[in-house]
Amino acid sequence: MTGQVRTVDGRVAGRRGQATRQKLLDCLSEMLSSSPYRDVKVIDVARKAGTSPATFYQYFPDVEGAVLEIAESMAKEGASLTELAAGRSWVGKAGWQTAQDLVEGFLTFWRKNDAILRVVDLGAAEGDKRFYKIRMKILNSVNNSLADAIKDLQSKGKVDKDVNANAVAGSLVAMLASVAGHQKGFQSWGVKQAELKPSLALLVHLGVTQKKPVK
Amino acid sequence: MTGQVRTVDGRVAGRRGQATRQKLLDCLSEMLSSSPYRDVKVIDVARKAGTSPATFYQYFPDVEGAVLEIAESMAKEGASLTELAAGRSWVGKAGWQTAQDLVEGFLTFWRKNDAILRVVDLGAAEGDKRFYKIRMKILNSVNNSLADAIKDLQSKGKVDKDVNANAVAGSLVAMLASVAGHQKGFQSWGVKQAELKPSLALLVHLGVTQKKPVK
DNA sequence: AACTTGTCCTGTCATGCCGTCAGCTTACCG
DNA sequence: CGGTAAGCTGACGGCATGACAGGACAAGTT
Repeated sequence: MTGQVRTVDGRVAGRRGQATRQKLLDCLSEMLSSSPYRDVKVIDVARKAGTSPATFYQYFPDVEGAVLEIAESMAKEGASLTELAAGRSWVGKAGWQTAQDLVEGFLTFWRKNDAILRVVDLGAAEGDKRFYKIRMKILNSVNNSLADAIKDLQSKGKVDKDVNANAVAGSLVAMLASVAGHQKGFQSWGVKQAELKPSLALLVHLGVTQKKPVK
Repeated sequence: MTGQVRTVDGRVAGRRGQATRQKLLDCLSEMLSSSPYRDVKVIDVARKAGTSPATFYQYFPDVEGAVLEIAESMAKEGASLTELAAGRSWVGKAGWQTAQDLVEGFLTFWRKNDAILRVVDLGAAEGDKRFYKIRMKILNSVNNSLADAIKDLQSKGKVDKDVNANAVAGSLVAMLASVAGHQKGFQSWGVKQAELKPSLALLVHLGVTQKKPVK
């Protein structure tokens, strides 16, 4: 179902074209890591890719369009985040391990894609539905798993019925995403990387189970 | 200590000049709410303010410079957020009230300044120390108060000693900021505004006290 | 009222990026 | 080898940027 890759004017991209296209995406991705989103210019991306601006516009309507492309492929990769929370136990020592693994996996993923995720975050916050949808796609996998875990605990009477599973799960995921995006920021609060993870895991565990973890 | 307002070329701004300057800031602020940061152009701001681009450049080095100005004044206003958490009780019903008030105040402040806060967030995430500093200034007030509360509970033996107060407080504040910035986003998860606040309050309470709130 | 002084604003200009098109080159295929 | 479609770029009008010099203006002075 992955329709053929097409240029802006409707031609089908061949082997060479796809390579160029990919190169442009790679270079854009790199630029996003090294300079502010606002200052990323088409001409710079093209130069870096050893081609001309006109070529860029053959494959993408504008910078935003290309960014969406990158984000989309990242979102696919991010689907694997589901495994971090789906079908795991939240009881006893296993529960603490689940929380830790979730935090670890989440932070790793976020750090690996931080440049593009920043832009996605901004686009979503600005109300752009396309970015918004991508952000959802990534967070949804984790969010749904967490919400399911909470609902499960509720049905067993271990968590209060009046807790809104979706809202709590969503807030926890937002916390993970935000902290991941400002990891450097915590250093100025005198909080080191290594201390951050257990704290996040603690909060996740508390949020899901309403109990202190058994370590 | 608030040195005189100066133009880029060093002149002191008089009454009229300050008015123009302020008008430019207001218009920029408005533009940030209605269009993506990346697309805000000096010429549009100037037109909206009924003046010329050249005038803009007399008061600000560039768009970013003006944004910093706006952010700075917002940060001052944000200092009042301290009151939301400082010197409050975290025990019993009062504790639940504290958590609720904190969430309410935080979300209100964020919503009122969402446009500029988005940009500050982006700047900070991109590693710009100036934005970073402003973000800190706003969050610090809340963060320190929460951290103090946790430390206080620790000294009374109500919270485990191995909890890193700063890290937990920072994570909670990051959660609040993130959720506030993506309030609309939660609607797609089928979570309504009204349900969000109690969930956040619950998480804050759990994080600070490690106990379920007494309602 | 004319003059002076310092603030304030804008017209204008060189520069550089944007986004598009026509047209050239390259690859593939019968 | 000729046809066809893909791939790329030079060039161009349009617009934003950022700098400057000089004109407009307000307020005080003589």
